[in-house]
Amino acid sequence: MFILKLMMVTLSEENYLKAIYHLGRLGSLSVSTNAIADRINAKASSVTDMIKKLAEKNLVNYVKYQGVSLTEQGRITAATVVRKHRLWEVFLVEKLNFRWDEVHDIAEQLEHVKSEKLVSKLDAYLGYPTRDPHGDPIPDKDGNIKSIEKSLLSQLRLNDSCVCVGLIDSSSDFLKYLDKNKIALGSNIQILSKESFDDSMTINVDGNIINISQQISNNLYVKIK
Amino acid sequence: MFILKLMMVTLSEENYLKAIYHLGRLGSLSVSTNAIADRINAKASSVTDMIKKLAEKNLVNYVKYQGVSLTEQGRITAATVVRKHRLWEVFLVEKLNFRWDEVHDIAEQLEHVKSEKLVSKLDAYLGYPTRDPHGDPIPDKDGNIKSIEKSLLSQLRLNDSCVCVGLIDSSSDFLKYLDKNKIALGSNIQILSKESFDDSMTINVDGNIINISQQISNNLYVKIK
DNA sequence: ATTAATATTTAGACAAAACTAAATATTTTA
DNA sequence: TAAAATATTTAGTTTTGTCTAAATATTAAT
Ligand SMILES: [Mn+2]
Ligand SMILES: [Mn+2]
Ligand SMILES: [Mn+2]
Ligand SMILES: [Mn+2]
Repeated sequence: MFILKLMMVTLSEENYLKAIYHLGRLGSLSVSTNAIADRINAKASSVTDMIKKLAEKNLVNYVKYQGVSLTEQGRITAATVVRKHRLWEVFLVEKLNFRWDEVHDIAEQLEHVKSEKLVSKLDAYLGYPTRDPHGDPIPDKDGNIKSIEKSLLSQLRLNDSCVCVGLIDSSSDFLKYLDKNKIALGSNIQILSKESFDDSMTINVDGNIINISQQISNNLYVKIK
Repeated sequence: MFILKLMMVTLSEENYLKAIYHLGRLGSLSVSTNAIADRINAKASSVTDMIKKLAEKNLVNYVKYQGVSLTEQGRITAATVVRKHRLWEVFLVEKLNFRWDEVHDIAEQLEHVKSEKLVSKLDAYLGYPTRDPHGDPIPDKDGNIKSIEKSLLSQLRLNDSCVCVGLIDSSSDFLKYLDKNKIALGSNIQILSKESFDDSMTINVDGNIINISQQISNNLYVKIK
């Protein structure tokens, strides 16, 4: 008979796994100690300590001085936390009428609540959403995400038409900027002019003509029509 | 100008305050070290340590060897945690369709999520409930509860009629027993016979005739009609 | 190819929250 | 009222997660 030793993952360990998950998603397979430290607001030495513990638990692959990557088990654990984070964000916005710039910090707490049944009931209650309020994909039960085709708004050409589908930066400041300029997920955008000097552009967003800097267009994911 | 130093209360501290709150509510004003230790599944020495810390923070009144009681600040902090616990239990039962015997452990986690706005929005979303799924009162924003008049079913006399309004024991086992016997909050109950030997009684619950032991009638709060 | 700069790890310390074992105080019982 | 029993506190450890400072390794620059 098998003894199923189910591993306890602490809140802190979950946060490290999540950081490695997000960093690995953008950059290379191997994530650096400093990158984790920056993201998690900890010192590099603390990161090294934690990485060793995670390696001991077979949640990460770790070679001294060579960075760290998630094992399959670590990837699933991290994705499950991300799944919970994003489901709770949907709940907060859709059901409790929070604004999209208010939900992240609360979701950072809710994502650590442990109950598989809670997650699956919440998922059902929300109608099995696939995207969170910021356009980020919600991993499924097995930790898999289905990515959609998208480009950065800054990459489009004059007169191209597109729909806003996601953001790179989801900081409160950026979200408030978007609110102020009436740019939201689902907004229809057409590029009316591009300034080659500073790469700013004039766009038509759902009928409103506005000018946006390159920092903005570099942080908006769109789907070309 | 005033410097408002807002106190950070840890998860562990919240649990101790809650234990003292519940114990003080039933028994005397002063709660014993051992009673807390029992309730919280810790050793008495750990309780002493924590009590000292809480006294330092002005959350409890503590005199060595004489037990502990909540200060006004401690009472409000504890009541706020209880409020959150019970609101989340309502959410889990009313919105996510959990059974009343499944929600306690999840609420034990959710009660520690820190966000005043979340609590007030959740409260509104649930329609400002005053009782949780087990009939326990939900403290308001200021930590006050309005108690209703109620008696123990075991205290009633032959032929008395009443409505079930609450429970003393909310353990999963007891809740499942009640489910099996179709006893729920709001059930109409009439006492058909009482056995003086063992204090068991035959009752009519919403049309079903059943026999219950004294342990059961001692754990059911009712409102006499 | 050295040196300088940067990144990472090690060593040692600390705070929080728990524990065990021993000491002390309070309460009960005879 | 003096033991005996019980309750509470103290002293000393442990684990987890963090930190600073110092040592070491890697990478970049001359
Ligand atoms: Mn978020
Ligand atoms: Mn998000
Ligand atoms: Mn409960
Ligand atoms: Mn309850």
